[in-house]
Amino acid sequence: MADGKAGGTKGGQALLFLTDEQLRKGIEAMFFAYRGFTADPDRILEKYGYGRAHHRAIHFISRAPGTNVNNLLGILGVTKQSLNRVLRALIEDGLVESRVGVQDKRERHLYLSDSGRALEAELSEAQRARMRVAYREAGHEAVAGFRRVLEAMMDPDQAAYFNAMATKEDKG
Amino acid sequence: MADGKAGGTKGGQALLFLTDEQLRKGIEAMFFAYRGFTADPDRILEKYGYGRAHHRAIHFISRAPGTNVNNLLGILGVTKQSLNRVLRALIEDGLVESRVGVQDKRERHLYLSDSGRALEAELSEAQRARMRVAYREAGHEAVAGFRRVLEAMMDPDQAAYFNAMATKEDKG
DNA sequence: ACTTTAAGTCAGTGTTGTTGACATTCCAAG
DNA sequence: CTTGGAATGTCAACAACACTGACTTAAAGT
Repeated sequence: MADGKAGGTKGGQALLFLTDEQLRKGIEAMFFAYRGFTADPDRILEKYGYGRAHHRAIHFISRAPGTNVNNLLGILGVTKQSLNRVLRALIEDGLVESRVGVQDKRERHLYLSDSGRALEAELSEAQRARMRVAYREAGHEAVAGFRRVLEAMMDPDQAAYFNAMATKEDKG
Repeated sequence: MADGKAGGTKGGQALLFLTDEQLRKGIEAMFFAYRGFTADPDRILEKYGYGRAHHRAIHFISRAPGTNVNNLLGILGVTKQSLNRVLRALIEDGLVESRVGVQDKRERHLYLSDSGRALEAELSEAQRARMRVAYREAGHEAVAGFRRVLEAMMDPDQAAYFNAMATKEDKG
């Protein structure tokens, strides 16, 4: 029956009876929530003629300034050619700076310019606002559970990236 | 400061201090988790030459057999032209049946065929399997919190759809 | 009869992903 | 030092899928 041991009895969960209906409900919740999650940034990006791909690039460059293209490829999980188109647009528009590496001149290190930081702030604030409201509505314990389930849903290597970026102040 | 009143003290949450870093972490968790969430179905769909759009159509037709096109448009949030392309392929391949309405002959009611149900089962089981593992790892209370945050993150009309479809056995 | 609604179609466009070919740089073996 | 392979990034062409806009067909509703 594959449910012999329902986890290590970590929290207070006894068995966890999960009907297909409950699981399906979780699947649909992810679908609808993700749409809400991207709705606000999408509206902002449209004003500037950008798409979600640009947002992702901006987000992770902001998160790890000076990162190189290869690194970003690993995080974003797209092909280098696909990322390049996005990056080229952002560089041409002056939102991102690409500096040739000092030690290894093959590498390009990526930074946000002032205007890049401005857009990042606008996007980020919209998304954080929604997240903040959702967190407040759901409550403190719900937030912890939310994070725990999401992390368990990631592929292992994605989870590794996720946790690698945690080592700042979060960590708890 | 905008944080004067931290919600209506609904559950047991006292204040909820949310740093930007914590919110950002939640944003990234959504990003990585959603990728994991879609990874398994994507692999299956590729075998049949379908994409995520086909999956979504199949899912909601399975969920509400006999639904009409307009209804599906509302749920999926895409244009009629976009859905039509997908639907046409599924009908031609014999996965979906389109029956003219009895009361209103303008409407087309959509049903999965046997082979449609088979693919739905394959996709659904892959996704449920991941969800099941994540739920087990995270624990019972985490699941409740997960669901609560996701629901609070939806746009109101999306949440309405979501809850309208809940009225079967879930409801708790 | 006239208007509205449901569904489907045709044409054009844009974003985002893909593969393939290519340039540059580094590094290590000869 | 030179040469060849590996790594990094760029350019070009193509496919999938979403969007807008204009239109057709059929069936209701008034």
